[in-house]
Amino acid sequence: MVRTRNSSTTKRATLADVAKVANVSAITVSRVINQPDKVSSDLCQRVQEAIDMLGYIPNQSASSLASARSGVIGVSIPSLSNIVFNDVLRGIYDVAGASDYKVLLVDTHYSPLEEEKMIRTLLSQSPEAMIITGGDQTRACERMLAKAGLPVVQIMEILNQPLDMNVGFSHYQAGFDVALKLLATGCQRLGFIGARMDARVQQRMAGFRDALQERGKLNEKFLVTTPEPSSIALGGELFRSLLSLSAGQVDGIFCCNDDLALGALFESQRMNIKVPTDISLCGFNDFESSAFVNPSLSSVHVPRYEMGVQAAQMIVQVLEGEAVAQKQRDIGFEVILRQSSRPIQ
Amino acid sequence: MVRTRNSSTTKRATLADVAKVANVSAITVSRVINQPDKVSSDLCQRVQEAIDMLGYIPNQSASSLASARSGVIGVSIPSLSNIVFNDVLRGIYDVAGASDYKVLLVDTHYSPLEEEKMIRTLLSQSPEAMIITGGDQTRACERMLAKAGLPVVQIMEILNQPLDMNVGFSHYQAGFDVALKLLATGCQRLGFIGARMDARVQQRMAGFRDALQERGKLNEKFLVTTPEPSSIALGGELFRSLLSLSAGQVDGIFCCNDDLALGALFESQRMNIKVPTDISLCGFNDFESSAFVNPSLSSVHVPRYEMGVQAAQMIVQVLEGEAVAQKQRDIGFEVILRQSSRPIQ
DNA sequence: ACAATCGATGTTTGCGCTATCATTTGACTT
DNA sequence: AAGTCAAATGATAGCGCAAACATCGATTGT
Repeated sequence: MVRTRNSSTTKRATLADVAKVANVSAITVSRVINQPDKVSSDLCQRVQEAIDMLGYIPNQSASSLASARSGVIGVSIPSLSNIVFNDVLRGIYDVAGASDYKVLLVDTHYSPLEEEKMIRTLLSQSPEAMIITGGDQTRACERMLAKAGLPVVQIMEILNQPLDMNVGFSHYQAGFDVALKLLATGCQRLGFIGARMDARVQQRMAGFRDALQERGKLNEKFLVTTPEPSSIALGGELFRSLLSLSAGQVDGIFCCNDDLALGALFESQRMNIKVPTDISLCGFNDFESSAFVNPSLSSVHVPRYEMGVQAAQMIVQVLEGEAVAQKQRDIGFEVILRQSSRPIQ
Repeated sequence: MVRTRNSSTTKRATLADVAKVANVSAITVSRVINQPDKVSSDLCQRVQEAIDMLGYIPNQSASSLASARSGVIGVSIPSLSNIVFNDVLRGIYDVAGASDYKVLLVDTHYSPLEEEKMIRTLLSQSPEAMIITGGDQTRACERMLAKAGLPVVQIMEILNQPLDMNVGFSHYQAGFDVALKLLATGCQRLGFIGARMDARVQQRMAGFRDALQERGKLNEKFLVTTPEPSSIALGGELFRSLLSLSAGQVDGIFCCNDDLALGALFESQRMNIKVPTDISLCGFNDFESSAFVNPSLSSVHVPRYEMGVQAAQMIVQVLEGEAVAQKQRDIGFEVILRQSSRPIQ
């Protein structure tokens, strides 16, 4: 049997192999790959041919070890199923990819303890920077990050004491504003349904609650929450719960996200409850479908993609040694009233 | 100023540092981390204390280099925005995480050339296995993968000539079955709207088309496609296009995914077209919302999470040296008829 | 014409870890 | 009691690469 070139049993080619074939030193091959302008064009070409011939692929572990640069940005999000993070990730990947950084992504399942474990894993990969979600890290986790001494961006919410950099918006203010808007449309008995109840959802609820209290419209019974993860199905259930708990008195509901809101809307249709005539609905996150359902769903729009982009840009800037304009950025939100709530009077 | 412990300027602790503190050799520390049962319990404890005291985090690059094991599984998907991949990823992450593998995820933007570049990047991280989407790799990409000689699972579709392992289902058969089912509900003039038109969407269309042709019900004018990415908005547009191109004759539409189908449904509501009385609709992917919209949307259910789980399990099995039962697995699909199509007569 | 300078290339070394092969100790066999 | 073996620990070397420094020839300035 003829020995075929580079079968899978052959060991992966190294810099030295390429160097031998091109008849140059290993460091020259390294330069061709990393700083081609430092090598004369004919040598560059000869080396490139050798690389192609051998199918050489650099060993990033060796490179990281020798240069103390991994080209990795660690990213930690609480959930892969929550599509809210898709847009953020897309922004991060777009910017990171354009600057040749790799992204190592972990999922913490909304648990600070798991987050601590995951961030330890990330740190063992020697990332050059980290993007993490929110501010609920454990003390140990904060210590690890501080000790690692790398740029960190906390995203999704504006924090009082960010570890380093921060891009997000005020969930409290968003909840507050929704309450005011719904009141302005004439709602008198507002309710809230919330699921998962992570820190950000709690802040939305707190803002909503405080606004109602300020206006003397707060009824604690109208706040229905569950630790279960959000889903459309759950939205329908919570909608029914709230209706029965309030004895059908509620005339407007702030749903902690659009999953719940869509579930509530679909359930209202099944129950023959008129939205917004009988009950107004407002969601949060402004999914694409929210603008298209009938009646279209009022929601809070958040520039998620932009948030990912900015977080990654801040990272890249710091890593390239540039100055970062603001270490904390509020990217804002917008309450969008559509057909599921009445017009402001 | 008092010198505080471990400021960010301090270098990261190494095995040797821990060894010195614990008064053992470096290799013992390594063993405590990687094979604790090979070390006596008192030493184990002493070393663990030193690790905690120094906040030692292993350098994975050095470990990979020395052991030729990275613990990384490379995953390549065509799009981060398409939420179809969320469920698959969740399955992969769940299984990989449980076996202490890290996932390195790249996005190819549906481009084989970008895929080639991304897979080169992945390979440079010395992954122990790869999970990639579909079978549209470039020749160069196939060569790289073959040369790397690692376990590869191609997911999302059943391939005629998989590179190695394969988990998916037949998109052709799914399209074919949808056509038969819609015909069985009494539709006479079936149309198709498709976006992005990647390999899998094309297969769905081909199956749909062939089924219609077999039954003598094919009208090429009723197949409307665009290379643009799918969205609910685009679904509405394509719905209108198809209606006008068919002069309103179409009485049933297979939409290449649920985004388009929801867009079509919402648009039909706005146009006062009755679904399913005037037109039947069937989507693909069976999003959660599809079961909840009114009328609920017929769709093709695919066990995506399960697909991710199986792909990762196959990988883990191979890496642990176990035998893999079947290298190719058809996980099937299910056409679910709901209110957006009439009952089968 | 000769030193000074610069660009192009090479040599050496070590990054932090683990594979491999000792070495030591003590328990157990015959 | 000598030999055998296994468990626990250590010493050494090398994984593949790039930083740091060294070398060499060519170009420049005066």
